[in-house]
Amino acid sequence: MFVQTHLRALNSQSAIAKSLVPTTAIPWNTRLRELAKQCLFSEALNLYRRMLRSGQSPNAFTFPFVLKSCASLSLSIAGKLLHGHVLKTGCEPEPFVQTSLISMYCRCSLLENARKVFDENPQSRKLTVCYNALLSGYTLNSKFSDAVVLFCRMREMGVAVSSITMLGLIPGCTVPMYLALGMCFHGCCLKCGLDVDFSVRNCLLTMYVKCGSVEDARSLFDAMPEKGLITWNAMISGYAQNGFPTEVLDLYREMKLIGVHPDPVTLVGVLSSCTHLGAHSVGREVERQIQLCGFDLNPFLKNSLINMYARCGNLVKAHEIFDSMPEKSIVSWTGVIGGYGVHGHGEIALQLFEEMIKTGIRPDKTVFVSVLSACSHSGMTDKGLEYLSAMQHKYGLQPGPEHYSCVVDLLGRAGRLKEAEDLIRLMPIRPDGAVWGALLNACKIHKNVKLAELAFEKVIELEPANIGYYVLLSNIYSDAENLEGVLKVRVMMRERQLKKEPGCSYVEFSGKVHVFLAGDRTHPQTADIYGMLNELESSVKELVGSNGEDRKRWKNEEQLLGEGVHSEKLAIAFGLLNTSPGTEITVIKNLRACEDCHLFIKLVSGIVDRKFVVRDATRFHHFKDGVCSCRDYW
DNA sequence: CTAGGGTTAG
Repeated sequence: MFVQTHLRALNSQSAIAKSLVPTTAIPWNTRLRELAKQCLFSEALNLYRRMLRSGQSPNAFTFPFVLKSCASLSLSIAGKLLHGHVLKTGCEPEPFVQTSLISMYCRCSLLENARKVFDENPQSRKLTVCYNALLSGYTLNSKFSDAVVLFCRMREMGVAVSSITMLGLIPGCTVPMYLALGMCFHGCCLKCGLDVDFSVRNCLLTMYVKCGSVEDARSLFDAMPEKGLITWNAMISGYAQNGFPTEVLDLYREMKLIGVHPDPVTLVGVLSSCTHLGAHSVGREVERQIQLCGFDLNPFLKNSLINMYARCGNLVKAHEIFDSMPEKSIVSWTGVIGGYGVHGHGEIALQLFEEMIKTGIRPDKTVFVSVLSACSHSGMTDKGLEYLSAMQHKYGLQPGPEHYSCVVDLLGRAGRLKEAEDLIRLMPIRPDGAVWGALLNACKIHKNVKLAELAFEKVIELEPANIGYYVLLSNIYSDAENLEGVLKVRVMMRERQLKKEPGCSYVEFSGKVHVFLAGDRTHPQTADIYGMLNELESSVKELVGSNGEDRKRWKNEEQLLGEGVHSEKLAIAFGLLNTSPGTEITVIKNLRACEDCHLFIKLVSGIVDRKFVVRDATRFHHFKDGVCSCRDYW
C-alpha cells in the first residue's frame, strides 16, 4: 500500500519534462532538508511529489534528501525511479548525489546497483566519501570481507581515509572472530590520528564490548578524557550485555553523580541489570526516573520494565504495564509469558501465549523458550512436549539447544529420565552443555548416580571450566553416600584449578542490599540473626519429627554446619528480624538454593506469618504457610 | 558517507 502510493507519486515523470518552468528549487530543497533531518521521510517524499507536480525541476541539492528518505524507508523501487530522475537532470557526477545513490542502494540491499554507480563514475573512485558510502554499505549488509577488500584498495589508490571510513568499517568487527582485525583498525586509527574523533572512539568501544572484551573496552573508556552520553551508554549496555549487572549499576550511579543525564538507551541497560539482579528497589527508582524524564511511552523501556517487574516478582505491575501498551511486540508478550512461567503460573503463561497467537503475532524461538520453561516450572510435562512439536510442525521453527535443554529439564524433573536421555540422543543438532547439564540436574533430583556419571562426562567435555557441574556431581555422590566419588570430584577440581565460587544470598532492605556469605559473622546484627536461627531450628526440628516425609529429607544438622550456616538461612533470619508480620521477604542466591535450606524455609514459613520468595540461579521458590509453589522441585 | 538500545533456558 505504502510503497504503491510512493510509486504512483514518483511515476508522474511528466513533471521532469515540465522542468523548463523557470522557478527556483531553493525553498523546496530547504524544506526537504528540514524534513529529512527530522526523520519525517514519507513527508519528504510527498513534498518531492508536490515539487514535481508544480513543475519545479529537482537539482543536485534536491536528490540527497529524497534519496535518503527512500533509503530510510527501504523503498527500493522508488529509489530506482529516483535514480532515473537523477540521470535525466544530469547531476549524477555531483559527489553529494553519488554518495546518496550508493547509500540508497546499500540500504535497500541492492549492493550490485551500488557498486555499479561507484564503478561507472571514474571520479568517484578518487573520493573518500564514495568509498565511505560503499564501505559502510558492505558492512551493513554483512559483506564484511568486501568492505575490507575495498578498504585495502582505497589505501592502495592513496585515497584519504577519514573517521567516517573507520565508522563504516569497525562495526564489521563485532564478533570475536574478527577482533584481531578490529584491533588492527584500532592501530590504524591511532596511526592516522583518527582516534581523537569522538565517534571513532565510541565505535571502537562498542567493538570491544560486542566481542566480549569488556576489560579492553573499560580501559578505552577510562582513557577517554571527556565522555559523551553515547560513551556512557556504550559502556553501560556493554556491561549489561556481557553479564556484569553490578558494574552497570555502579557506572550508572557514577554517571548521574557527574551530572550526565541518562536517556532511554541508558535506562534500558540499567533496567536489564536490575532484572538480572532482582534489584527491585533500584528498578522502581528507574521507573520514577522514566516518568520524570517523560520517557513513559518508549516501547523499549516498557518492555524492560515488564521484564524487571516480572522477574522481581511483581506480576501485577508487569501485567499493568503490558496492558498499557497500545502496540505489544513479541518482546512484550515474551516478557509477561516468562514472568508468569517463572513464578509457577504455567497455565496463565500458556493462556497468554494462545492469546498472542490470536492477535496474529508469529511466535519466535525466544518466546518458545519462555513457554517451554513455563511448562517445566509448573510440571506440565506433556503440554511442554506438545509445544515442542507444535513449534516445529505448526510454526516451522527449528528448536535450538536452548529449547532442548528446557525439554530435557521438563522430562527430567518429571522423573522421565530415560525419555530425556533418548531425546538428547535423537535431537538433530549437537547438544550443548546446558542440555547435558539439565539431565545432570535431573539425576540429582531423582538420585540416579549412573546416568549422572554419563551426563557429567558429556557436559564436562563441552564446558570443562563450569564449576557448577562439578559441585552438582559431588552432591549426587554425597547423597548416595559415595565418599569415593566425592573425593574423585574434589581431586578433579583441584587438578583443573577450579575453585568453588562462594555461595551468597542477599536481601534488599530499606534501600540497601544486605549480603550474606555462608557462616557470615560480619553483619552488624550477627548476634540477633544467630539467636533467631537457633530458635527457628528447634521449632523446625519438632515439626520434622511429626512429619514422616520431611523426616526422610531432613539431614544431619552437623553435616550442614561443616561449611558454616548457609547464606540463605542467614538472609531469612535477617528478614524476619527486620520486618513485621504479613510482609514478603525476597532472598536472592547467586548459586542454586540448597535442598536442606529449602525444606527449612518451607517449614519456617508455616510457623511465622511471612511470605518468602527465594530466587536462585535457576528458579523462584515462593513459600507461604508451610508450602512451596514449586511442585516439581526436590 | 557517520558512534549507543529490548526477551529466553540451565
